[in-house]
Amino acid sequence: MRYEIEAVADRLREVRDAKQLSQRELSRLAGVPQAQISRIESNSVDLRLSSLVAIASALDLEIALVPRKAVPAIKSITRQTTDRTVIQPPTIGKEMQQLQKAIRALQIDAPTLPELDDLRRAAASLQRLQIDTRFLDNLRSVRHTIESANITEQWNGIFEAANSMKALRIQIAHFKPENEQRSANRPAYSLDEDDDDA
Amino acid sequence: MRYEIEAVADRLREVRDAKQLSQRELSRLAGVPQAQISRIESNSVDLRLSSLVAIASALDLEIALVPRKAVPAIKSITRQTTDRTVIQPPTIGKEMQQLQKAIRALQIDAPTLPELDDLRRAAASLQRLQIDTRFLDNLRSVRHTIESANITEQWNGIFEAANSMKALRIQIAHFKPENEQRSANRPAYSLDEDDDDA
DNA sequence: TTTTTTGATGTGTTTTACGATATCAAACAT
DNA sequence: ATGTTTGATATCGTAAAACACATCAAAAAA
Repeated sequence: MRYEIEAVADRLREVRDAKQLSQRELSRLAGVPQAQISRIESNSVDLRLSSLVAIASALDLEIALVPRKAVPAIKSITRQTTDRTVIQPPTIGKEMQQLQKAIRALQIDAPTLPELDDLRRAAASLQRLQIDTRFLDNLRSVRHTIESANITEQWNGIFEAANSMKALRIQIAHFKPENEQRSANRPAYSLDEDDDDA
Repeated sequence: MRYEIEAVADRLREVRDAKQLSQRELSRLAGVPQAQISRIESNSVDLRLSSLVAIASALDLEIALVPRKAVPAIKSITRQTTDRTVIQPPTIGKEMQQLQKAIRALQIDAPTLPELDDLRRAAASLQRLQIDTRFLDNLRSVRHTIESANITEQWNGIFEAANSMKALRIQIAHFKPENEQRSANRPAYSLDEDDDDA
């Protein structure tokens, strides 16, 4: 298969990963079976345009046919437009992922809840901060609040959760700005992928 | 079918038109049957990605999956990057089309001919000028020179043709710059599409 | 550890794109 | 007027995508 096709497949997975969606979640959003998404991402099918559009739309992407010589400029714009996520320590990263997932679940079960937007905003603003591992339990606690509120349908729990998150944001922001770092690619903590077995 | 798919189909036709390629010519370039191209452009099939890539490549386009919010910026870049063609009076426009076609034919029959690039450049530079109808015969003559050179395989005719075009360019450029007009959308002459039957 | 989630892969069936080929009317060129 | 080109269609056969399932091992969460 042509490299351009592979590039499309790679890009779809890249964006899905960036949005931290599982294939099953994307499947629901796009109306395409999970098995099919897997096959598409692993580039083992010559997918139809309708499938591509469905998945791309679900990922908030549009298909653009652009002149070859405009490609570099367009890549640049795309990069600028894409929100870069702060890279968190692994445990924090995973917990944030869970948090997002809890919020998405909430969106499905109670889409009209007025606090939902508030909650999403609070979470998004957290994402942009470098979060120390010592806040892990706070994050967990917030998530549990959301989850049980969702189960028991006691929506005032959501209100609490949003407030906790805002408070937490202030705490985190005020904590140790000595540990300076930009939104860069290189994390401040040491990645655990140091295969130093010597 | 979804509007995004229609948009792709429309864009393919738009670019093909802009490049003044017939479906059959594009067919040869892309390795896709003309019938299929027709079906695709009229949006009566849900084409596969491989087909899209083949056709897009032949049109010198790439497929980009871009964030929705970047779309306006990307459209703008695409527009800037796309060469705008001067709109000629109908007769001139058609003759220039024929000329391009003759050159393309030449490219197929004698791809290694050294003057070919020269010829193409000369034609391209003509395209950017506003050409008065009085030069119609000159253009025709140049084209005939090329065509018969191609048939008789007397390639020195191509050399002549290229020189004639360069001379013609100077003539045209020096002629009546009073008839001022930018590369705009609105032509200086009156379009023949005035359905005044009264 | 136990349970859940995730991505990959398999199967059988239906639908559809695709290619090859041919035809045709309308536009166009000579 | 005559010949050529163009885009749209039609038919037929084949290959392949899409879908609805169903697993399953590995990773992750509890």
